[in-house]
Amino acid sequence: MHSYTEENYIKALFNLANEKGEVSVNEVSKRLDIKMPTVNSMMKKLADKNLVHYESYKPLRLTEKGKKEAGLIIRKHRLTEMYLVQKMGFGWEQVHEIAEQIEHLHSPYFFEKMDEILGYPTIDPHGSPIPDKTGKIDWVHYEKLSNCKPGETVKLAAVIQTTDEFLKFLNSRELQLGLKIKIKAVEKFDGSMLIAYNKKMAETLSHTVCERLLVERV
Amino acid sequence: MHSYTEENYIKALFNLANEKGEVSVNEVSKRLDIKMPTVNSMMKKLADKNLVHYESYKPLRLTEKGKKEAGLIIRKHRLTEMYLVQKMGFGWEQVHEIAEQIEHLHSPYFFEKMDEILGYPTIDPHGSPIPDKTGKIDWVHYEKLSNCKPGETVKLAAVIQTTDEFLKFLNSRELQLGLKIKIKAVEKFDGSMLIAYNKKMAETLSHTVCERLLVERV
DNA sequence: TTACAAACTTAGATTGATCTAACAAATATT
DNA sequence: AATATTTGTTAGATCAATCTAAGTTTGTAA
Repeated sequence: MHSYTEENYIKALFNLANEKGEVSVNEVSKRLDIKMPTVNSMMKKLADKNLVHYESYKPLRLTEKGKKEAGLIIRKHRLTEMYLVQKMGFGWEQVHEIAEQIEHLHSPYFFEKMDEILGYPTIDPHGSPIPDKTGKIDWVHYEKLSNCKPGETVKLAAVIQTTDEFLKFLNSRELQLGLKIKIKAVEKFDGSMLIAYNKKMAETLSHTVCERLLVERV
Repeated sequence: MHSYTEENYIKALFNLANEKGEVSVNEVSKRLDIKMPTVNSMMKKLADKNLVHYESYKPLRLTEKGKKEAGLIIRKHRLTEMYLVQKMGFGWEQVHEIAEQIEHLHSPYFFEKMDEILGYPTIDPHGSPIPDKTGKIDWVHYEKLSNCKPGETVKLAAVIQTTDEFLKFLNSRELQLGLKIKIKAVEKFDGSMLIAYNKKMAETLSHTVCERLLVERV
């Protein structure tokens, strides 16, 4: 198996590829807070292990094997988050840190048991898909709330770029997954949206927030 | 905080001290499957951190600080074992390996939550005491079954030196904590015991087994 | 198109955790 | 008591993961 350290590089590579498309040494360096030369030599090491395609001065790419590994780690992370929220009563803003640690445990039984207890969930508490046992992710396409038009009614399906602060903000506005939202107006100059949900008839959300809320049209 | 590695040394030191009284470099070496020179230099390092009293050619002793650290790690281990058995449905023979990994997580919230969900348990699934939040252990004195006499009736309170094999053996004989056992006879030459419990009127347990079963007189 | 800045790479040092080989002390055996 | 065995220590090597300093390549801006 791979070391704790290697697993973190693989995961960073996977996440950055999904967020930004191309992945550079520099970005990995910033994401993991590890200096570039260290990242560089780790990339060569991972290339030796057939987890990364590495060519000097070219963008970094995970191999199929690397993607699978990443998927399996993310599976463990998201299953854990789901368990912590559903079975232990943690808030969705509390689980990331704990799951960051538990995802590195090597114990198939433990994760299988969680999966079973949860009833084989397909999404985590933030609406992100849980990869299957082979590490594959079922990418569902949701719309950003910020791309919706006034008059539309949508359902909150997932939240992305979920920092602690952001999730606490959502808590404070009673914004949770599954929520039905009616878009009342969109401000032209700053993209902020006026929405209605629950008993609230007029809440304003900034563009920054609306870009991080993924919705399904209903 | 201390590294995963250091935590394992501290725990080994603590456990060996309880099992055998004096702890030698050689014993730690065998227990952790790490060569003596490595253990030796780690002991010096732990001495620098005030966790171990180290003097050349003298037995190793944990400092008060070291004992407290050990207690806190063991607390995390035993709380985890209890959680795995009580809340996730694992068997008592399955939980050690998983707990060995989880005990090293650094997340007070996680362990506090388990403690709370379990209702602040004082023993783990094998009957061993769970240290309190300061790392202190409430040593309860139980008798070894092997020290009991024919005619006595006792209650199974704890099992020690619990290998996987041993626990599976206990499962196969339906021997579980809390069980009332009547001692019918003791063989002079090999110390094996003839006992009755549940509906079984005459089971024989070897001396080796009886030494690992701790009981309370009733 | 030359110059500059940003990104990337190489080289070499450091730290933690491990090892082997060789030597020293303590303990057990004859 | 002398010797042999076990246990403990020292010295020095290795490997993984990190760093800093210095040099290269790429791409952008004068």
